[in-house]
Amino acid sequence: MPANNPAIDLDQVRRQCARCDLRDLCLPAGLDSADVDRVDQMVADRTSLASGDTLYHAGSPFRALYVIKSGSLKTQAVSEGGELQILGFHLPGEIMGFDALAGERHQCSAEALEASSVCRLPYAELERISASVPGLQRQFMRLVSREMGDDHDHMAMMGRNQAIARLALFLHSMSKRQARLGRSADQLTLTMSRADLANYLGLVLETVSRLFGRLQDMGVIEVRRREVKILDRESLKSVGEC
Amino acid sequence: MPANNPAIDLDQVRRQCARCDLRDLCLPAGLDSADVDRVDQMVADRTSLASGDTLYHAGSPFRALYVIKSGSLKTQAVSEGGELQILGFHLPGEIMGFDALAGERHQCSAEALEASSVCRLPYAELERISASVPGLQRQFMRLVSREMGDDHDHMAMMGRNQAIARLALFLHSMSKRQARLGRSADQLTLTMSRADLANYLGLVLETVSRLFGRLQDMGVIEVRRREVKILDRESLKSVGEC
DNA sequence: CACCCGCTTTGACGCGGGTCAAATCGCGCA
DNA sequence: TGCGCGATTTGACCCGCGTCAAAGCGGGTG
Repeated sequence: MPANNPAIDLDQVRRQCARCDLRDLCLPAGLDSADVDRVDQMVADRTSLASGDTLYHAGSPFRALYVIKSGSLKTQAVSEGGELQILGFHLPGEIMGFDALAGERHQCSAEALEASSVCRLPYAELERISASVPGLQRQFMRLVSREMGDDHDHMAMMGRNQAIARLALFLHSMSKRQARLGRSADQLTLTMSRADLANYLGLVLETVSRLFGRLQDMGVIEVRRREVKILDRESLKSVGEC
Repeated sequence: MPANNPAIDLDQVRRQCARCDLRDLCLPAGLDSADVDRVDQMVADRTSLASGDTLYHAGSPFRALYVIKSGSLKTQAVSEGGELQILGFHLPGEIMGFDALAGERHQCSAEALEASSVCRLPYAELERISASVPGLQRQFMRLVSREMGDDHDHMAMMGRNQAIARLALFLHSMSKRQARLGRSADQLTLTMSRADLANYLGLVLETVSRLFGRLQDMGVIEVRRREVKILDRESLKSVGEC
């Protein structure tokens, strides 16, 4: 174990990409080691957030994108009528803040659902470097495109009018995203409250709670508070199909 | 009026950006005239689509993005269970095909709702040119970010559980998008069927039909088939707030 | 250990919107 | 002009989910 030298620790913090577990999912994916170093130098800092901390607020000026290193966050927007809508739940390796690009200001707020850490990417730097590192440009686009794909999944889920189908689709999708991170696909730990989940699904929290119970009675899942075990993936998929 | 010379016509087709009505909304926005010419040369072709024609299919390999020049299109995806979900309706100046970037293949299909034309942008060219034209890169990001913002609006709408609020929000949003194009904000010509609209809103077509009637009875709009006139914007907004 | 408070579950009830059915409209085509 | 068929409207019925209310549960704090 190295001596507890702050200077060395700081240096480690600034050379993490090459050793980060997420390097194959994150911006450095597919880059050679020299380019990974350039990305590493671009990362302004790696911030820790406590549960409930806000990464950025809707309306605040846009300066940087963020890649989630650990933990999970939710994004939410307030409509003109004052209604809150949760837009998404975000896991490690995902990029956040992109919707702010069109208008110079963040369009939604991002809040940590648990202790989390993110890598901050000042956008001016990202633009500059990606002009000279073609692979970075491409990987960046991939991440953004994946965000868009996740949004489309969300819409498809909201389009199902059977409430239980929405919950099943949500669980299935979370399971896939967990697996993408190399975690167990069958044992989920939900980090959002029932109220958050209900809002995300376009339901009320009582309905979500009842549906968890019903899926459990059907033998499809096992629920204990925020721990969910998927017992029968095939049934889960078929419930998702209405 | 010039002689009907095909060679000159073809040349005009290839130098359209500078004279296009949409140049301030589209990729050339903010570029100087030399850079606009480079964008112009990048446009592979400008394709005409008849109503019902498909621009690209889900699953087909991704090669190009498209900017809508005139008309309107819908994008739709088929979920694992075979359920169709309409993801969006797209108007001139909007960019399409972006969600394909993550996986090399289109994730959804795009179909013309009326006679339409699009500018095809081979992605390889776009990548190459945007590395040397910083303003293009920035404007491209803006367009993509705007698409994402539209998706978020869609989700917020689907989250409202009152059906009439969804329809009101949809009409309001279409009105704003029409206005962005310099068209009348109060006189909408919907190009999608009631079935498409219902699917998009997460409702059934009978409900949509009834709600049009109800908004008309309330004096908020005037409907005649696909022609909608907004009579009372304030009421429309308040209905959208549930 | 006991209290408190937020989160979650469970129950009862009513209505909004889905489902099924049929009529009407209106455009395209002969 | 008349026919045919898809698109849209309208009606009747009823079930799923939202609403209101109250009880459990569990974790944090003094």
